[in-house]
Amino acid sequence: MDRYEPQQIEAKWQRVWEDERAFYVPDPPPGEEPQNHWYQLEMLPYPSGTLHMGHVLNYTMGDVLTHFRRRNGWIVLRPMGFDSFGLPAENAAIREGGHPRDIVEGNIAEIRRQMRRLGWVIDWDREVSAHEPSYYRWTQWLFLRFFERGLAYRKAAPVNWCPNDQTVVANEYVIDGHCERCGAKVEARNLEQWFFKITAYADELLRFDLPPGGSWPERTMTIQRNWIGRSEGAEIIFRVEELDQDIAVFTTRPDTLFGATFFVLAPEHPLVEQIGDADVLAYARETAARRGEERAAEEEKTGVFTGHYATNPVNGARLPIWVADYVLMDYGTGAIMAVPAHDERDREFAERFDVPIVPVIDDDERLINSAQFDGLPAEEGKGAIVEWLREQGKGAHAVSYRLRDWSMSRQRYWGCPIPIIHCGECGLVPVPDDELPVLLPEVQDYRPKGVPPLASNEEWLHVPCPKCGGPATREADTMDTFVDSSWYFLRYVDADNGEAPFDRRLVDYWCPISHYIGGIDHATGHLLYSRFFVKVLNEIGLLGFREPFARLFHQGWVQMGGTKMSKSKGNVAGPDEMVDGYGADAVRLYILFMGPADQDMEWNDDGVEGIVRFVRRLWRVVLEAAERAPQSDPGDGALVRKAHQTIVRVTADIERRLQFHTPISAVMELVNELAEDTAAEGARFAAETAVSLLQPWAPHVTEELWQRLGHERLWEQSWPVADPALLERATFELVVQVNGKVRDRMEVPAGLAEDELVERAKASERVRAHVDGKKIRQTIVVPGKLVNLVVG
RNA sequence: GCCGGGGUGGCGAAAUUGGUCAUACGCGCCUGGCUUAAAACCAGGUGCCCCUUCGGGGGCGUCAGGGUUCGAGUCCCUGCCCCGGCACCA
Repeated sequence: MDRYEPQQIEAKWQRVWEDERAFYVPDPPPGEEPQNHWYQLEMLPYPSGTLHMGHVLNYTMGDVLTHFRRRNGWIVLRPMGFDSFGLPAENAAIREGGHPRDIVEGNIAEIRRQMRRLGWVIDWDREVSAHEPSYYRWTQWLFLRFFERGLAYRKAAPVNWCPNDQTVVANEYVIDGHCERCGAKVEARNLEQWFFKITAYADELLRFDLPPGGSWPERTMTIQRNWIGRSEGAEIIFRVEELDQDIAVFTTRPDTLFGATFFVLAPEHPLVEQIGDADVLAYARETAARRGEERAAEEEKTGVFTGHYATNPVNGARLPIWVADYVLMDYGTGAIMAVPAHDERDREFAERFDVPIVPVIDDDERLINSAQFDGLPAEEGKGAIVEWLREQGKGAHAVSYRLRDWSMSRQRYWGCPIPIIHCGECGLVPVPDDELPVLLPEVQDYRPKGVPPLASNEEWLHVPCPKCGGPATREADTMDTFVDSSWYFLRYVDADNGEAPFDRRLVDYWCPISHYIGGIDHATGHLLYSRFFVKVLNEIGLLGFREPFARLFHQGWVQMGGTKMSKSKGNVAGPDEMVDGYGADAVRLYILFMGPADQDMEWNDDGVEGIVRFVRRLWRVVLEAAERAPQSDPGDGALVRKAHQTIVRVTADIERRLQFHTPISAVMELVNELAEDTAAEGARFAAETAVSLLQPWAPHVTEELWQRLGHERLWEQSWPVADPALLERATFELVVQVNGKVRDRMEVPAGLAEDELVERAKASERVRAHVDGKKIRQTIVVPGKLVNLVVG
């Protein structure tokens, strides 16, 4: 018998699949659209390095599901691409020296090789990379559609500045006040930047109108909902008589309006400039500048009185106007009414600065000190006071969100150029569609300097205005790489289209994505941005759905030394040595066998020997059975029944429960049982079943064994189906309990009447030892399982 | 503080609607076989405690403490611990 030689077998079958183009998926011809299609996708890799075991987990899961679906009769699209623009790639290039394009393209070639070596099913005809002009041309084209609708706009606003990466960073990728990419502490800066108006979709993003059959982890929806942070309340107008001005505040507690005893402006509030004296202005400037700094939660609030007063619309009370650091300019209106009796922060401030505190809600949650509203339950009071304000023209019901618009321009080189021209006469002028793409210019020194590197290429920068022909300059910021990844899954469907980003018919056929796998770290970033994009593209008429991802699954982190593997942390284990040593099948099996796929795992290769042993045992036992067991009716012996049970377990675990490790255990059990006697009745059937069931996990060795069992093209065979008749047992093991404790077990025929079961139970000597001399108070019978005698 | 997810052998972990002495499968460990030897491979054993005439018998065990139930890893309550996310958002 041959030895198991994974390198040889794997190379052989990979060549066959490539030669046959076994996993390339044709698009449906117009008018003929089969129903059972499936779009399997995992988040695309950054080619800032090569693959590590985290990627191996992610893509192997997708691969198992792809094989499983295919063999269940589905047409499965499973493309791949590279998120090759942006900070990760550029920082890698700076680290390693060289041009980002060279680094990225070198890594892409290497990753493709790694992916082929692992035997993953990928339709390479649809590959896209964000940095290729054929792709980013359409990123720019889409940007212009957003711009036309006012959904991409420029404004000065407080933004997060990463001093290390020398660029603005989106809120979504500032973690604990630090840049998600490089870990540096971010600073607050007031800069003019490009934004996408994602806030216009806040309410819809809060709803998850998933396509039929869709499901998202509750956890992820909660994270997005918290991030969007919808608060319901009221906007209330306060009058500043001496300035003849109105200032609006947002509050979620209009019921406490009578308890407002002071009024606070954020340091950045425009009114501060008007009313502040020198001291106030100095305080405001200093505090605004300190914004980005990390502040301990227990740090004391600061503030300064402006000398002016605002009038409470509900009772005419004159409230001193303060400027304080605890009010944020970019939430609500940047001004608050302070109710120290019922707000912890206001109370802390009031106590520190000796401002009066007036309670307006009693222990019974009813309004007090609130004139005509006294006695109302607080909840009713909210509505009543808002209604009164509305009648007086002093306020209205309002909703506020924590979500901010998506800051998407970057002062960096390696990104998609923003197709806009700045003209002194005409303002912001879009580059005409037929002049796209605006190619990323070559620059001498692309490293970040705080000013956009693109601007250093003078020849590129200066262009005539497309509108008036006068002198103008190009926008020199580039796009956040998350713009690229907000629509890549649509481009896969129609990757070569030179006329449009994609064909609507094809996108509507394949999408929404049936099953998306990726890290939960993108819950408030990529996964939110992509939903926003799809909603906008739907409104433009480019596609016919409003949610991109039907089913979502998050794989756990593969960690090393307690932290997530990543190139920048240097704790990376790559698949290459493992594949060299054990073969791709063993690596695939091992990474999935390590534990539940949605749970974090600590990488170690201690247990890989066990998997290798298993694959070798499978090899030996199957070949033995192929030799010894006759090709005949498998019969209905124990081994055949075990095989049918295994079909049920593997199928249910992978299909319904998305468990990748327990099916491996199930097949191990079957192989162990087969190993006991490879000439037993049904041994050949058991061997074939084990090989067939394991194919999605270990496609090479199973294909080879399938061939040696005298068959062909396992990857195209339909998935095994269990015979219900062979799952039913003629007899079963009856468990007999006395007072809930198991006292005996006996093999009895299936289908006995309940009283017959009880009779047999009582006849047992071991049971009688615990029952005799006592009264049986109750008898519980679970048909097909057990009898429980309750004695007292 | 708020929200979410968890605590099962030495380790990774199983246990389809509460029902087969909980711990499948694998790792590790122990014993034996093969071998000059080692590795590899193969066979057997492996929760804790007590009793045993060596056939086996009994008790306790899923973070802790209560509860529901004939029966709880699974359901309910209280507490402890761990992991992740958010956090001056009015």
